[in-house]
Amino acid sequence: MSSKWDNNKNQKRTALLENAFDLFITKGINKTSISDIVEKAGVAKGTFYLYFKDKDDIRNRLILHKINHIFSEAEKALAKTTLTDFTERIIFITGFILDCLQEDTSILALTAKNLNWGSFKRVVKSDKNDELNLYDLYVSQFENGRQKYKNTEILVYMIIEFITSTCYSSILYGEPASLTELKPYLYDTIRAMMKTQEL
Amino acid sequence: MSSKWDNNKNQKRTALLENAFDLFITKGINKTSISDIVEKAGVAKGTFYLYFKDKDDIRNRLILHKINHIFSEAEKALAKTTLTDFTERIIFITGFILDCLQEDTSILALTAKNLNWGSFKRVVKSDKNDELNLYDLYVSQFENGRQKYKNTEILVYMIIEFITSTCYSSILYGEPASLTELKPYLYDTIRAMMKTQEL
Amino acid sequence: MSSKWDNNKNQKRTALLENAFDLFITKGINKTSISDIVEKAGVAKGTFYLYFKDKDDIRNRLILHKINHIFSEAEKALAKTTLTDFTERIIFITGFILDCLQEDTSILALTAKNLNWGSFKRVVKSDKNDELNLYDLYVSQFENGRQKYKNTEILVYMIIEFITSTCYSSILYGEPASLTELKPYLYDTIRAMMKTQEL
Amino acid sequence: MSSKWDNNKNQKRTALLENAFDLFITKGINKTSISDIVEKAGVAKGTFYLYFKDKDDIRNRLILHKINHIFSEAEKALAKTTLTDFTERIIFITGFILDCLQEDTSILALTAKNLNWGSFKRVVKSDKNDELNLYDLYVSQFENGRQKYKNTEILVYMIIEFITSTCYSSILYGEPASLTELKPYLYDTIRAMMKTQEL
DNA sequence: AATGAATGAGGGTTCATTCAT
DNA sequence: GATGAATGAACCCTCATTCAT
Repeated sequence: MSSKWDNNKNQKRTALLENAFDLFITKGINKTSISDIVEKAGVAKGTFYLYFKDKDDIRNRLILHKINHIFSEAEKALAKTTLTDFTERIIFITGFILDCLQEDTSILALTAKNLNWGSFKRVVKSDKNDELNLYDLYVSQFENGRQKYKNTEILVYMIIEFITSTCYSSILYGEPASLTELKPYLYDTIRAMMKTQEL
Repeated sequence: MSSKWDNNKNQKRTALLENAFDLFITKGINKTSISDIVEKAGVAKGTFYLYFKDKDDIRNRLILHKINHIFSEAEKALAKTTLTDFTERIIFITGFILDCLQEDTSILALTAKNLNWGSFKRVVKSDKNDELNLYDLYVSQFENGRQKYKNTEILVYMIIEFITSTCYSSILYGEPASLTELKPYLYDTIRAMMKTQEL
Repeated sequence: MSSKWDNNKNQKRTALLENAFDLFITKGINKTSISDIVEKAGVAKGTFYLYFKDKDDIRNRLILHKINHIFSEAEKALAKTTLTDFTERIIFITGFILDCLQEDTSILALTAKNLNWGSFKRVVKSDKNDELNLYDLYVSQFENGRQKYKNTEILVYMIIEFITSTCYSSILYGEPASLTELKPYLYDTIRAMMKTQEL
Repeated sequence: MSSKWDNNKNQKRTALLENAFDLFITKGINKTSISDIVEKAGVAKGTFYLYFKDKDDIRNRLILHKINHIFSEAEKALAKTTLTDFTERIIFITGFILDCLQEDTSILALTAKNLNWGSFKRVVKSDKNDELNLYDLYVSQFENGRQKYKNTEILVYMIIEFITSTCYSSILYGEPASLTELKPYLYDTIRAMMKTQEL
């Protein structure tokens, strides 16, 4: 799945991560036991504890990994466009992420409502920097743009929280509307948010 | 916290609800066992099952109760104002709710990220109409206003999700800013959202 | 169902017995709780203990009642025949009982393997003679016949055990043969048993 | 009680089996809890579930083991005799088994009334072939004899049911007669059964 | 006689964690 | 590093029984 995961030295770790992911999204996190994970991964019980502290630990690693993956893909996709208007670049990223989540809802199910500010701040902190902090890249990109805003961090925060919290119920349950129906409203709101905060 | 709960007939039920609430916000829901609850409430284990089906059941009753309480208080407070502009009435309700949550953060801790669309829809449905469905009142109020909007349900949905998700981290962790700092941005965003959807 | 059961004074007792019976044969004895019984019977929990000591008590009453009922019916049927040969009278009773069990397998399910010597001796002893001891009638009839046998009690014992134990699996599971297939063998065996013990 | 059980690899399993057996015949199966078993066996509760699915599982293993043991011993003893008459060989086996049960009544108490057709069929089937299916040997021996019978399976079935059901009350309670008194009658009946079915 | 809320010991079962190999 | 048998505390839940009304 990525550089650090699948090298030969960490076959067991990778097996544990991948099978834990499958089980988490299939049975739910609470119903998945460490026994389940090691059995599916084909390793011994004790081996789990060589790589992870406990179930929360492996869960956090998975969430972080998935989030970073999506952001990374979003950036790559953005680079291939010719968009110059900053607001439209943000809209593009938003749309890209929404489509990712729509396509692979397992990520939403895993992160529940945690695909938000808390995830970035807390997970990133606890990590031993074996993963890039793409969120910082995102913020910095924001600040590098020509247009300046009253408070960049709060603006980014509000956009992320707004998008992730509204898309959760829409994608998973189609409530109160499908993502397709919802999107125009989301984009309009983001534009309005940014416009309001322009300096 | 009062009328419905503490009549004499339901002393045990009340004791269970109150002590479950304390434990949920102190230790977290997952870490709280039914044994913990009955011990703290000073009743026998079997008694729990006379009043609640399982832990989820008591949790849902608590969340519902808290949500309805806040909405109810917000309406009462609104009635005492002289606000006529519809947007400002919504802002008032929002502010009132935010202040409630700020004052009693236990509610946020209890509902975690569940104080949102799903809660209203699901919790309200599962209840035996012993509580008013205040959410419907809220929507209907919206629709009774003079100003019309493109899609009222989506607008309400976006506002609620936006407010509850942004205030969570702010109130509980002061991240990325305190509620006081954040409020003006939130209000501006709500005004912009509503303006954008005016017909 | 019978004289002592359904008089007005014992409505509750009757309700408990009948509903316990239904539950025992539906869910099995072990899986039936006293709560189940009182709920189905529409009486309060404490009422159960006014009439029965515990679950074993009500179970024994039921078995006794059912056994006596069958024997009683068998005797009545025999009286209507013109059979004079003693062995054939015994065969007739046997056949009648087998047909009863075949028709209402619930009795077999209730008594499990207990429809045998043990039932008669033990249940009868514990009972407060509110039921006729039809088994004694059966033995006495045997002894009143013209033909004498080496040891009447042992002969009756062997016949009863033989019949009840062989029919159990046959009727309930059709193993190793259906009752229809099995009957001729059973009758031949009974005749042989009796012949062997003639004085 | 030996070969298969007590090798070093299965010390815990053996301890569980032996102590479960003791408790089953002392307190009865229903009154014996898994807690009782593990406590007496001196192992942790979870260990039980490493070796057995539940209480029924360990019970079935015990019954199977005991039944096979007795049949196996009976065959060995028969091989040492010079009996050639087939009926007398069957009588010998019967007598041997009765003496075993008389000597070790615990087996009867354990199997209750289940030492019968159902046991053979069901227990044997559920087992992972780590035990010989001695019942089949018994039937085949029957069929390999020179004398032919109308229906071998029914004949074997009737003999087994007859013997096990009659000896139960006799051995455990001496009712209606001691085994010594009863035996001649049983043997006569078996001889009569077989004679009746000869072709 | 009848009730049913309350009890609390005890049931079966799970599972994170350890540690000798 | 890797194992997996063993642990035992903790879990949820049941239910026979009591007793104040």
